[in-house]
Amino acid sequence: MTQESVLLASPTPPVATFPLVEKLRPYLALSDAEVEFLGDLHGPRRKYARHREIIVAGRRCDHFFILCSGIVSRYKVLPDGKRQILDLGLPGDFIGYPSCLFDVAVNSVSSLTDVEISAVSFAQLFSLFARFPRIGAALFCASACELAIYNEHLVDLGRRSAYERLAHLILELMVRLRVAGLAEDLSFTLPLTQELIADVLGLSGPHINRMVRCLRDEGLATIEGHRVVIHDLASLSTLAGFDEHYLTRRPIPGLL
Amino acid sequence: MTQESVLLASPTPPVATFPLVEKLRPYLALSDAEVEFLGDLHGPRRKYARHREIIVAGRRCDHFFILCSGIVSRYKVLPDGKRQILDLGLPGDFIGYPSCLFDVAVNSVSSLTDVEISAVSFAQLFSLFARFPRIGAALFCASACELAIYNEHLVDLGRRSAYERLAHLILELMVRLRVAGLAEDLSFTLPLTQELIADVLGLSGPHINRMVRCLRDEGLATIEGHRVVIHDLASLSTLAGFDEHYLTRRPIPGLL
DNA sequence: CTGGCGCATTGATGAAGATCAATGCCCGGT
DNA sequence: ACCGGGCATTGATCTTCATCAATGCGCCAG
Repeated sequence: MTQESVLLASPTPPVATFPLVEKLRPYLALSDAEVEFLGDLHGPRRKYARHREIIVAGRRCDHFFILCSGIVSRYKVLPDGKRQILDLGLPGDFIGYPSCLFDVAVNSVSSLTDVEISAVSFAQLFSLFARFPRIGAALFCASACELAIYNEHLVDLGRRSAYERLAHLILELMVRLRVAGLAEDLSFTLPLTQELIADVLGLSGPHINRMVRCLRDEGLATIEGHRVVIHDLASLSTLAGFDEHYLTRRPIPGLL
Repeated sequence: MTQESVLLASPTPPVATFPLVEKLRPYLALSDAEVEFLGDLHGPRRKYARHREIIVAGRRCDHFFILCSGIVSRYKVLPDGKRQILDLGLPGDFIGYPSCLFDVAVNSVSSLTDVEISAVSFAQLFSLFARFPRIGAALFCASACELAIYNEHLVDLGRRSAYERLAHLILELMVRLRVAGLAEDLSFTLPLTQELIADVLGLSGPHINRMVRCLRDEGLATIEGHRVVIHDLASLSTLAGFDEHYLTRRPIPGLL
């Protein structure tokens, strides 16, 4: 393949530069052509400093983006100013999905850290389904995973106590950050203030503070500054009712 | 096409019998071949009476299903018995998504009414992406819509009061049932007890009862038995902060 | 060195909603 | 007509968490 030799000839960027490749790999064995295509899909990169609005709910969003580095939050703000964070986006996650498929963005996205994102044009995105159907199928699976995460968040907000919610959040982020290569074994950096954690969990800032203290007093975990350390994984998991299986991707049968 | 003539020769079932066709139509103009394929996709139908478990969280789920008629609830039950309903499935919606893509179902699904579902084998589902890439793209968009609905549910549970939640639920269901042809202008049948509404909204049964009374006293809407009637759409929408645009599908650019 | 700002921390109070328990109603079965 | 079960309804009490307000700490900019 001539293309392949070109890739080999040029100073190949580290794989982690195309996090979407890593994201889809668990679903199917990617051919060289597919890997190359996914690399090309990562269009020109834009950088945003932390705390910038990347997508604004209610405004047109005509691009689909891939988050290449950094962390973002997807959220909605109600007329009375209350905010609900829906999810955190990690490298490899999509930005502008689902918003770009509506007339107008259905939620907002902001950078929590400095971030790099790659734009994907609609033309590229939809040509993908015709040219690389296996990748199309993998995207379908990837959005299924996203759905599973949202499901769990609904259980958090609807039926878990504040204490359980916090424990669950810590564990979910531990696993997801680990997959993204952003967490050590039992600790990670979480670019959220207590106020923002409250907005993830549907609670108030001061109450988060009390729950954080409680976790520390019980010896389960500590959150100091933006550093989270898990001290007693087993107890924390029991408390949260955490079962990480909703976060584990598996190969698509018949697509290897 | 021989297939087409066969279809024409046999007593063609009414279009509504293949609700997936109707579900995807807003996204793209379907060719005859695509419509035919989608019809074939609806495999053998199974019927379930009301209040049957169709998928059980934690058990293997090796099929993807299309809900042809009736209404189902997707939910999770916590170890302590608390239940959170994640969403209601209406005709045309998927069942077993995302569960069938994991080792083991990530949530349960039960019938709320008598239902009919069509099984889709993995082979069919994934061959779809290669054979009908436009349909693959449409599925991708359909799951985006699902995601948008879940987003709104998260806002409900996280940041809206009980009263607002109930109002929002009524309005969302009104729009979605209308799309499915299951609602009149300002009223519909809702196969949920107050207890189940509570499980949708993350509240307790008795509290739902109070909120229902409140809606009636304020002249906004009544829920009697399984009949919901909206009396003051404008006030109800204002109260709920309802903006139906997250429920409206639009054609995929470049896929017509 | 020194404000000042953002954030964590803490306490006091209040409101929203859970829980528990009782009662009543409707409807289907016998 | 008579039960019985499921559900709606209601009230009393209690918990959880929000809200409000104050204080403190650490860090960055001048």
